[in-house]
Amino acid sequence: MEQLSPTAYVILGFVRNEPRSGYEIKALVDNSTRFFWAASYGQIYPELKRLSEAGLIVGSDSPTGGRKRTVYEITADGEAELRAWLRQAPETFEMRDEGLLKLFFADALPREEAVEILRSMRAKRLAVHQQLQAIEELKGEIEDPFPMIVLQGGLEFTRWFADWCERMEARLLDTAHEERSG
Amino acid sequence: MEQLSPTAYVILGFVRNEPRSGYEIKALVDNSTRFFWAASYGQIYPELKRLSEAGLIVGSDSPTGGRKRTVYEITADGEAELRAWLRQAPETFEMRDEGLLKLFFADALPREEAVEILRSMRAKRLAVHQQLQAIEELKGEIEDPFPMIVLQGGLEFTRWFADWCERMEARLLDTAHEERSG
DNA sequence: TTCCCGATATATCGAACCGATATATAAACG
DNA sequence: CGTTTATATATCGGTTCGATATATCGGGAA
Repeated sequence: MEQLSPTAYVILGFVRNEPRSGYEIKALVDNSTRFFWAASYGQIYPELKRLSEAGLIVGSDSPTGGRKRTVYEITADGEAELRAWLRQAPETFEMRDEGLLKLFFADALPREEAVEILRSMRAKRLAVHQQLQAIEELKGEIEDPFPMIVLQGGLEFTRWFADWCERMEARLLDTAHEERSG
Repeated sequence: MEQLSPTAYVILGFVRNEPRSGYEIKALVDNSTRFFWAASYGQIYPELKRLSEAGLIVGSDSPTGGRKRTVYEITADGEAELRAWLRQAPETFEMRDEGLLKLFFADALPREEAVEILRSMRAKRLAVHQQLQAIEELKGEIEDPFPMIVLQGGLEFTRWFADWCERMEARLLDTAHEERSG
């Protein structure tokens, strides 16, 4: 079997403990891994088919009323595949931050407007911080500690990033002041 | 005109001060914005054509010896477009971290192996930290302070992330120890 | 009780994007 | 002189994103 995409493992991970529909998986992703690994319907549904054909998950009909619904659960092969993946060193790390990109080219703006970029970035990071806090409060005591560790990492990261924006903002205002008075 | 992609603005930003070829732009990206905004040839060359057709940049032949070469520079319209973009609040922020994803599902592994994920992550962040340090040392005194601010942000981020991995590693080892002795 | 809205569920499509690769010529180097 | 490395442009398959289409269900308002 050609190797699976990381998104395939997201699915394997979420169907590991109880059967889930594609829709449920999407909702779970949006409430947890979205901040460091997103997935769209356009990935999830075809991936469910592929994993099913490969025998790593099995689907069963589980309609609600008259509406079709297929839930999937993991197989022994799927569990083995998931664990094998977890044991390999992580590869992909990507970031796309339009804010940093604008800051990079901010010399094209007058200083006062360049500072605005940092203010926007900071506001955005704080907003995400609050979203994560809201998620944190929802979760009670769970035996699996890892989702919470990752969530708290997200909280610390957004906090750090917001602080950095604040510090850089102050620094820019300082040098702008020096330039005017020097 | 339909709105441009952020990658289009990367190009506008890099041809702003002096004429650049597609190849040069790619090299510049790889040495600077790659960490928060990457771009491939498959984006750059078609984008150069589009921007040229839109009148935001102009190309001129600038062969080296017998080899064809087209360098592009920004037009007044292009400058205006770039500045207008810089004034809008940044939108895109994305992260894909396979390490965090594995950590999220690490409950499927025995604790000692889960710790390995954090060790890999930390090693990777430190390696990137060193890459950024190497870039930092290359740059002398330049009048435009923004690329250096962003670079130092990258240094601080990789440092923070590596430290976080180290702390979480210690925490996991602690609780694993407690479980064994409790 | 009927109607509408939001949630559930699945599927698809275009655009963007990545990474690899093909094809040249130029310069560098032993 | 031949080989490698850098410059330069172009393309192609596969992945992913975001938006949207379709349809049914449940709940609340008129």
